[in-house]
Amino acid sequence: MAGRRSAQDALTTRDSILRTAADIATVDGLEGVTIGRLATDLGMSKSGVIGQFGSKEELQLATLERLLGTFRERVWDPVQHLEPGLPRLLAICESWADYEGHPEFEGGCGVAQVSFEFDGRPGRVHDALAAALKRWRRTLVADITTAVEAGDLPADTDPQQVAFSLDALASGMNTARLLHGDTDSGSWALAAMHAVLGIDRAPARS
Amino acid sequence: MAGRRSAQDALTTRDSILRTAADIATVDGLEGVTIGRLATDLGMSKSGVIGQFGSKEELQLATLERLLGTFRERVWDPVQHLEPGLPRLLAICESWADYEGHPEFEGGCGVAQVSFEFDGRPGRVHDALAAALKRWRRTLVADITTAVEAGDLPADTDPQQVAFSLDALASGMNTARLLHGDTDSGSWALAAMHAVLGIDRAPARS
DNA sequence: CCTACCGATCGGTAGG
DNA sequence: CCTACCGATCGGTAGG
Repeated sequence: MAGRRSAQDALTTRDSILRTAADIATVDGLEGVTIGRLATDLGMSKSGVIGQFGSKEELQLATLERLLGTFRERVWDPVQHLEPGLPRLLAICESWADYEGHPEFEGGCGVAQVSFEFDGRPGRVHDALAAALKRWRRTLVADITTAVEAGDLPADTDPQQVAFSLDALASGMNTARLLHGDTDSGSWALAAMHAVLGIDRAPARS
Repeated sequence: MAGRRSAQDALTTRDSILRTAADIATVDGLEGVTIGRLATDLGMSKSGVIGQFGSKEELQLATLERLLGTFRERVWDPVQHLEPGLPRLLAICESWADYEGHPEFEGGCGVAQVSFEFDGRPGRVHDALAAALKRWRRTLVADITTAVEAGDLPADTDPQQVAFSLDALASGMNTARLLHGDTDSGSWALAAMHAVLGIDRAPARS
């Protein structure tokens, strides 16, 4: 059983490492993902863990990719096919709020977690994160702009300002849930998103 | 010069340690505040650093108190005397946005940073943080409720929802500035705060 | 507040 | 992917 494994096995190993790493990162951050801890949790040797990636930084980058992939699967993929503009934008808000409210990982959305961890640090993790978030913001700005042009949002809407606000409100759900125990943060964030979009609240269902 | 110092000197030393610790924490988090790093930065011995606090956890708690104190000085103290309700609430939004836009520390607001770092972890730092943020949220909810009762905010306002939203928008400025290079995040956040309060935007000054 | 030290853990390598 | 290591750093203590 010992010794080198096939490329297929290596892929499975890599995947299980990254799944564990992602889980750890959402609670303790990407710096909390230590090689020794992964080895212990997975019943592997340290060299077996790091050998898959080469260095801690590569491991962090791969873990970040994993977190970004999960975000995309849960928030973007389900609504991507919808009509650009307000329809898709509203669907994004819903899937986003739903994701943060029912997170895949223990510590919530890893992207929000890592954003705060690496926003002020130099290095490749920071750069990869910034690039991914810039792409996401461009996506938001595009749909907001389309919605304004279609007359579905107020003409004086500032797309950058709205995109920033949606992002901030989504990120805040993490902390609200874990620090205040707020179970309603999903609907709170969604309501606030509608407010910054300049859309009337849905009628009360009581 | 060597040997024990007076109680006064010890206070000065403690203060300089905490100032450096607070600066580090806003960039690298409270876990990045290591005893060895503080000793090097301050030209002290490790035992000289930790001797002031007893343990890393006490050092983290003291650093958190420092960050909370700065937040209070910059956001709450300048507006505390104002009339409770909408007047003070709007002033809070402005000092809050101004603080996050012109932060005292390199990495921005330490409270937001530590919130994300410790929201999912157990321990005394988490508990102290949660207690302080709950107090802050109660302050916000009180002024929101007063404003609603005075008829200055819509009658169907949900104070908890609005308090959550203000918090999220303020926290988001950190990441926007450091990750996207947004220099307008202060005015963006303020505009979004007004939106979630259900207040019309100020007329454009162009 | 210093020197000198402790065991534990960090990221990482050699060699198989 | 393992064993066996490496130097560096971690939090912390003894003793002055």
